[in-house]
Parts: sequence; structure tokens; C-alpha cells
Amino acid sequence: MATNSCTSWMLAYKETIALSLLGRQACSPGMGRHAELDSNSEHCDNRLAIDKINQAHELARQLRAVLLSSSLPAGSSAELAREILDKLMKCSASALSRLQSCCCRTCHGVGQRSREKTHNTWCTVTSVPYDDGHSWRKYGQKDINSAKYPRSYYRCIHRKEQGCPATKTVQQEDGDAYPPQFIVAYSMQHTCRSMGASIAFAMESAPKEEASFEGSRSSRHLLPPPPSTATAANQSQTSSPSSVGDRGDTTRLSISELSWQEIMNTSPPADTWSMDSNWETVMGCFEFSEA
DNA sequence: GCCATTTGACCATC
DNA sequence: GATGGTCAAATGGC
Repeated sequence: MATNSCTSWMLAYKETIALSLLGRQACSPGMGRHAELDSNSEHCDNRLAIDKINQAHELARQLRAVLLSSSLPAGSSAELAREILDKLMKCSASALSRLQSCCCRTCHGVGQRSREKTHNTWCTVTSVPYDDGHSWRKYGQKDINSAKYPRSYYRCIHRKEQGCPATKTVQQEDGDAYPPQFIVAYSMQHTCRSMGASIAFAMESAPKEEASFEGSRSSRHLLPPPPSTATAANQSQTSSPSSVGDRGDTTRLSISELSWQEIMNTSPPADTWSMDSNWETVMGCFEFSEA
């Protein structure tokens, strides 16, 4: 089971990288970070890349959750895999941030009023709206007219000390999908210089969402969270990475399907974990320097 | 006591 | 007036 998840994840990630590179080409160097693309041209390539990165990121989270659950001794292959996953997730978060800044996609009908700027605003739909590589502080919540769930308002945690203007809103989709899907609308670019630290924070402490899973890890009980009817805000604090599903054509992994023995006894084949000769080169493309 | 979240009030826009 | 975004005091957890 774990082997299958690793393999599917690797495949998804390779596809993501290829698409991301396409997206990068669409965002030519001369366009600059804050360039705004024509909504009907390269834009589509970037959107596809972003979607794929989102999927890969979720798979990485799932795989990491599996590895975390094993509590293997230091120096084990699983620990190495965990470290690699941390790096990959950091890279994907950085790539996603950069691609999104290229796209500057305007949200349609998602909390975007006509008075708002059409640039520096974009949105995405994800089941893990709180793990995007940045640290956010909630500053408000509103019941939105005609929406089933309230909208939560977040701003960058470094707004005070660094004046970072980035904000985002998170709103659960009206549907009853499980895991719940959240519409995340970002506004303005981060100007803070704490990407790495915030990613580490997001992955290690996973603002409360992973806390419940950490508890289960210690008890070695791999139980999925119960379907919740909580609000979007509540979901932000209770959703577990073990329940994270994906959308589209990627493989869904449920930890509830994994027994402890399966996790412990399954050794991924060498070719699953070995990186392609071009892997480091490819991943190097995602080592963007922060503005 | 500190810090993050909650929540009602206020403001801007349509 | 309706709606959405932000502010700031209150609240709760650590």
C-alpha cells in the first residue's frame, strides 16, 4: 500500500515538474514576477501547472503523513524519505507561489468585488488551504450572503514587523464533498522574507490541523477524521492530512486503509525512491530566489 | 501574561 | 440599504 502511494506520488510529481517548466516558460524572464498574463494565452498552461502542483503537494502531504506515522529509528530509509519529502514540499510551495504570482489570475465570483484590483489577486481550490508555505493570522470571519459557509480572512503573520501586504480568504465550497474543498483567494504578494521558516512552520506544526494527527501518531492509531459539518473556520483547525484527498486523476490515499504493519514492513523498491539523473537538475529549477 | 482567535462594530462600495 | 472587508475589544488556550 505504502509502496503504491509512493509510486503514484512520484509519477504525479514528475508530471507536475514537466507542467511547471512549461508554466515557467510561459512566464518569460522579461515579464517579471508581477507581470500579468493575458487571460487567454499562456495563462492556461500556468493554471494547469498550478493545479498539478496542488495535487502533487497534497500527495506529498499524504505520503509524509504515512512516514510520520511510522516513527522509525534514526537513519532509516523512511527518515531519509521524510527529509526528501520536506524538501519537495518546500520546493512545490515555492514553485506554486511563483507560478501564481505569474498568473495573477483574477478570481471570478469568489469574494472579488468589482472595486478590487484585477491584478495581484488569484485563487485556488484545495482541500488543504492552510498549508501554502506561508504563515497567516486570522483577522476576521464573515457570513457571506448566499454562501453556506462563512469566509475567513487571513493576513500574513509578518504584516506588522515587515509590512507584508499579503492577505487571503478561505471559504469552504457549498457542496458536501469529502474531504471538503476550500476556495482560497489570495491578494497581494508576500514581501516578507521568511518563506523557508514559514514553510517549516506550516509542515512541522501544521497550524493545528496536523495536531490531531500527531496525537494519533503517538498512539499508532491511524484513524481518519470523521466527516465534519463544521464551518470552514473550524475545518481549518481540525482537518487532518491523513484525510486529504485529491481531485482529478491522481491516486487517493487514505491512511485508514493502511495498517501499521503494512507501513512498517513495506520497503519501497529502490527504483521508486531513487531519483532520476535529471531529478536534481529539475528540482533546481524550483529553487527560486525570494524577492 | 502572552498570543492567536473570535466576533460585533464600523467603513467603503455598489 | 445590502454586502463584503477590516478593525479592535473580548475571549480562551498555552
